[in-house]
Amino acid sequence: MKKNRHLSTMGDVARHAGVSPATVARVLYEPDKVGPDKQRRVREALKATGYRPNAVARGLRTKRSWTIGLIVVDGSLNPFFSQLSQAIRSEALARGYNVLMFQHGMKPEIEASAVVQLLQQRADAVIFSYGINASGLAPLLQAGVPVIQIEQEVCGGTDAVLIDPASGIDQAIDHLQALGHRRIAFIGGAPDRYNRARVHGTSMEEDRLAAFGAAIARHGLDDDPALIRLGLYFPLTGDDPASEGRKMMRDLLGIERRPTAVLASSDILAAGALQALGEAGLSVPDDMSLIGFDNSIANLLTPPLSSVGRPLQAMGLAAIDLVVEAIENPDRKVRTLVYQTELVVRKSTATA
Amino acid sequence: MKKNRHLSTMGDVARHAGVSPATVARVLYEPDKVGPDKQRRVREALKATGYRPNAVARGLRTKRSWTIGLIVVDGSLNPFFSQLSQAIRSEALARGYNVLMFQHGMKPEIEASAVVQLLQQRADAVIFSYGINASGLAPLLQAGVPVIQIEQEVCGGTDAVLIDPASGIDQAIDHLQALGHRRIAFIGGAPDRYNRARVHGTSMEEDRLAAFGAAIARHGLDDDPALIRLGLYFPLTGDDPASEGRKMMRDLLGIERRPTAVLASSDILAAGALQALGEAGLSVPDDMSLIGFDNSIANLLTPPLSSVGRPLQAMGLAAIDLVVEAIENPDRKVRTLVYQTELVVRKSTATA
DNA sequence: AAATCATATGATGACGTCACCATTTGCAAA
DNA sequence: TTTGCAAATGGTGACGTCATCATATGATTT
Repeated sequence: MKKNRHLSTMGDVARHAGVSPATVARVLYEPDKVGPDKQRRVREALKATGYRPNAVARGLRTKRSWTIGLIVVDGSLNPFFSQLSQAIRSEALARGYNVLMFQHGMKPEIEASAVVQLLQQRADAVIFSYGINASGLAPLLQAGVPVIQIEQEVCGGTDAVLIDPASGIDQAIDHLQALGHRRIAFIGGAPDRYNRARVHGTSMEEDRLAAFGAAIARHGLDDDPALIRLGLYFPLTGDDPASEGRKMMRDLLGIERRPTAVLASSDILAAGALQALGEAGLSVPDDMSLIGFDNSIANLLTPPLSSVGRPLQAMGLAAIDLVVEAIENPDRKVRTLVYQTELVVRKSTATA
Repeated sequence: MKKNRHLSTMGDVARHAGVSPATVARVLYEPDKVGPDKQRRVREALKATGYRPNAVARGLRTKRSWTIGLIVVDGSLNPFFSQLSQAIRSEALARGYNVLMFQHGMKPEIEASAVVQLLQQRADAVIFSYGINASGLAPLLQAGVPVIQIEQEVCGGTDAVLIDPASGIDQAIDHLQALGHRRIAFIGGAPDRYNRARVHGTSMEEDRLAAFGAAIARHGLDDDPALIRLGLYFPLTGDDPASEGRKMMRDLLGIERRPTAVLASSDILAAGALQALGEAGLSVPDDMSLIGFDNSIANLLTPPLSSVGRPLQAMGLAAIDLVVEAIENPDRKVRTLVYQTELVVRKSTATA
């Protein structure tokens, strides 16, 4: 049996219905402009031939590919990105857009090739999450492709959906302070390992650390440099955040005046910290309180981890809103939206 | 400043270089057929105009979209899918293909719309992972689009990259038996909640349970129905696998003759089980040995979990190999590849 | 009956690329 | 010199769709 390698075209449908291709197009897009019997005949022909509009030809003619690019660091290992991309994909789909996703793993050449690829595919817009530097985006901006930065602002002049880590971190420190903790440690990633080339704003890790410092100062809690540990890690680059977290926690257990609580800048880091505590025979939350960030795998750990969450669904929706705005009205002013973070309390914190 | 909304075309390049568009195309695709000075002039023009081939027009002309569809259940919450999709995406990119990813969350209507979308986009091939039933694939097969099923075989007649859970589960039971365990429990998902409509083969959960049963029988270990617990859950459908796992473990702790070891059919389930054990004041591995499946978040748990892993990278690569084969040689015979699973031993098992 | 007009439908061409065919040029072979 | 042939380049049209313009039809108006 030979395969039927042919998807019918408008012409096929038109022939089948005994009308012109133009009439078929009208039935699909301006049905009130077609008389009732041709209408019926065309609809029958559409069914009979199993017609599916050729999005490629349509894209050529209309100069709209109905494709959105999504460039992230790491779409798989980091739950944050995979949940965000999931939100973006489903929102995009709901509005008729397809999503082409790329992950660059902090390698500039891969980032650049993703941009080229999206340019060639004539993507209608690009959502850019946590990129390396501003110059990577230049070809898109130059070609007039709307860019929406999400989570982190690498360069100015584009739409952006940003996160304010401070709100959730404030809540976390408030919470710990209310439980009587005075020595609170912070474990996070190094601020500038991948951000030396950045030209705008501050990095994600810098923001979190700054928010932590501010909250500590505000409550007059112990402000001891020994309580701040920054590891070098990034997913997809061969680093292993969990073992970094474990190491940093081990270090903290060794210092002179131990902290009674720890804030981690990601859930994965916190998972490593939990392992170190377990190995040391310490119990969470009885011997040490622990709060994560991301609310990604927090509820899978033992004990279920209190964690600072980000409204990923809302951010995905907002990003697609901006995408649609920017496509439909290219000359509008760009917008920046800021979303707040929020502490989700579970079972990893107790009185000091 | 007005935006430059124009990406140059071959015509632009040709005009700039003072040659015909055909010559530009030759410089790009058959450089040896062009004389040296035109060659040079065209290359200069390519740079000067920042030419990027229009993939849309090219797709129309050549009937190759260089796009592969990827349909999965859940691209975000389930680490298995997100890691697999990551492997597929990077392999595809390396061969010049883009990947359009869809997640249907076990909802047939979303699955169907993904298929329609891919048909319209004229995807060159579709990789289908863990689908609902065979009929969803029919439109693709009918249109002659190569389909590669991955992980689970929903229907026959297509290429497939499958998994043999038995090899890893055998190793897991061997391992536990060697440690002196005789009462080993199994916690997993219900075999047929979403698989009633399946027409071919057996479900993922069925396979794992069967492999467990066979291994138990082979070693003559306790074959007690009370040791087998099947919960109803599936990601993205509102179910929460972790709390199912916790519940099943709690049940197991309550039965007359407790098991000394538990095999979970996923790491997430195992994470829930760990929580139940923690709440009961029991230690892993001292009071109970635990082995997961997927090797996804196993190394993030406390203690790091022994888990049966699947070669996701290899599977992704194999899937893309089959895709390319099928596209380049449409009339070839379909192939089925089977990959083995393997136990990764960490710290969650000890002598009974 | 002629003029006007709205409605319904058909015809045409362009989007950008690339496969194919046509033409030109230069040079070697007869 | 003529013929033949390869190399280099240009011209043309089709992929499928859709915007635009052109035409036909019939109804309404004067």
